[in-house]
Order: sequence, then C-alpha cells, then structure tokens
Amino acid sequence: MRRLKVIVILGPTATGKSDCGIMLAQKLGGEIISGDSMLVYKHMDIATAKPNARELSEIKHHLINILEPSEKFNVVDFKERAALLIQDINARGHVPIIVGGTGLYIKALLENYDFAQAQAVGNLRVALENYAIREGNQALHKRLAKLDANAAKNLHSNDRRRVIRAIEVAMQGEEVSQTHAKESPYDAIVFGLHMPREILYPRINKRVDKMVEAGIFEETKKLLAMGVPEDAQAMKSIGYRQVLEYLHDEYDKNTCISKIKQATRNFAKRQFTWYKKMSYIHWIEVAEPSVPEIYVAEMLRVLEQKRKLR
RNA sequence: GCCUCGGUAGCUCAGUCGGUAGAGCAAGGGACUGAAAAUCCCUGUGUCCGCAGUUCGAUUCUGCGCUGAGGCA
Repeated sequence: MRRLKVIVILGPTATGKSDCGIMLAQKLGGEIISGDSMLVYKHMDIATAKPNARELSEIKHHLINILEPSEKFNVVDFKERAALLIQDINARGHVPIIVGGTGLYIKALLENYDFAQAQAVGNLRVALENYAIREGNQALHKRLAKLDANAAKNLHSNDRRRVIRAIEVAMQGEEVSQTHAKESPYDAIVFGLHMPREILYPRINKRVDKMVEAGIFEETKKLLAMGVPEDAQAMKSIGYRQVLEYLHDEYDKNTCISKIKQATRNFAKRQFTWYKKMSYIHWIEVAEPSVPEIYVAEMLRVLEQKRKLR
C-alpha cells in the first residue's frame, strides 16, 4: 500500500502554529486540517484563539467551525474525518497539513490507534457515574477489575472517567486493554514548535490579556444567550470555564484573568508531556518575537532533504 | 520616643514544653486508545530575619539590632 503523505505542525499553545501553517500551505499549495479539539466549534472564536476570517479564507481550512457549541466531538470523530480529508486532499494533488495541539488527536491519527467499537452509551454512563457517587470510586474500580483486570491495573481508581469507559467497553464484549495501534497508513513528517518556558509563559499571559481586550467575557455571555448549556463539553475549555465561574461570583475579574493564564500555562505543560513521547517530532526552536518566515524556511529545507532521500 | 504583636518553602500560615520543621495554594514531574483546552496520579531542605549569650545542643529561651503591622504619647 502506498502511504499517504501528510505534514503536521504541532506544539504547545501560543507558539504560533497557525501562522506557520498558513505560510507553509501558501508555499506548498497545501490545505490545512485543524488538529484541535476546540476549533471545531462555531461561535467560539476568542477563547480558542481561532484563526480569523481572513486567514480562514486565504487558505482552505478543514475541521474548523463544523459544529454548534452544544454538540459533542471526540477522537474517533476526528480520526475518521481527518483520514478522509487526507485522502481527499492528496487525491486533488494538494498537500494536507495538520495544524494543532491536541496530543491525543494527532497521536491517534498518526499512529493509527485502533479504538474499540463499543459505542458510548449515555444512560449506562450516568448509571455508572451514580454508582461511583453512591459507592465510591474504589467500588467502581473493583467492578472493572472483574470485567477487564488489565485495564483496572492500568487505571487509577480516581480516574472515574476512564474507568467508566473501560467498563462500557467491557460490557459490549471488548477490552480496552487489548486495543493496540495498527500500522500507520501515513508517510508523515511532523514539525514541533518549541519554546522554553521562560519565553512561552509570558507569551501566554500576553495572549490572554489580548483575549480579554478582544472580548472573551462578552463572547461567553453571547454563547449563554444563544442557549449553549453551561455544562456543554466546549464550555469546560480554558477561558469559558473560568469566565463562567466569574459570572457565578466565585471570584473577581482580575482573579478570573489570572486563573485563565494559569490554566493555559498548565495546559502547555501537559501538551509537552504528550510530545515527549512522540520521538519522531522534528523540533523547531521558536524565539520571541517569533518569525514564522524562518521556521517555515526550516520546514521547507527538511522537506526538500527528505524528497532527495527517496 | 514608649508599648504590643509579627518576621518559618515562591505566597498565606501552622509548629517545635530546646534535639535543625509541615499544611493549603503556587510550581514541577507523569499517565492518557470514543469528554483530551477534558480527566487523573506523584513530588515539600527551607541561612525557621541577623548577631551575641545560656546550653552537650537554639528556629524554639534571653539580650541587642534590623524590619512589618497596630496602639499610646
């Protein structure tokens, strides 16, 4: 089987992935597939640092603004859609460029995670959730141990969410612990934008201040006015979550802004943890202020080198 | 000027009846196979303000100094 070509640009939040992606797409005649769990939502623009309308129209972008904020989206949805898009874009003779920071999404796609077939069963989840609340996480974890001992061993009993999914899978005759990655159908070259934290963190703080100026508070209120439920998956994301807490008078506005900054910094740290395990990433060091031209030139150089080797 | 109460981890503080200390938050590290910007786990050595005295031994007691808050003139 001839493997499909794909380029990936990943990195923690606020390193300038979007700019580089657009610039690279312009040079190569590429199309961008967003690898980001939050950009799929319409009307959620400021807190998600979504590329603006002009940028979105300059280069063809996929998997952005495809769902209402109250809808659900997950890795499997991403993997399926992205796989189709990669085929499609390749077939049209264009270069697919995945740009995004969601570690699980990109890893699952590139490494071809073989997810269990078991569907999410709403009322079963609620029932298990209630069981955990009533009997405790330990008791729930014991139930899993009876169904899939390996999964139970790998999961901490407090990680209720994963314990529930593992039980859900087991009850449908599969075992999460038995799922493995299949051979990858992609010939991928993965670029990672890296920045030391002494530079990244101030950059994050600055970006959050800009979000406040751009109207993150108003955007959150607008979403609520549109009828988006406060417990919607997307409302749990960084920015909206803290503004919601502010609106509930849990703290004042300045505290809210600091909390958003802090959550974003913590998030960047977790993103690095994902990337550390992806040994195939070609890292590019980003400075402050960042100069996308330089990083894109570096990417082109690497791509050219790789072409010669074929 | 005098009196009182403070000065202990990045921050807020607890504590040691004298045997060199511990919580919360912050921070760091990690996990992750259908919520992933989610969810979860692990990690606490710091001139205990400084100097001197008492003592086998002082962060703990005493004296002096520095410094913060409050009170009285």
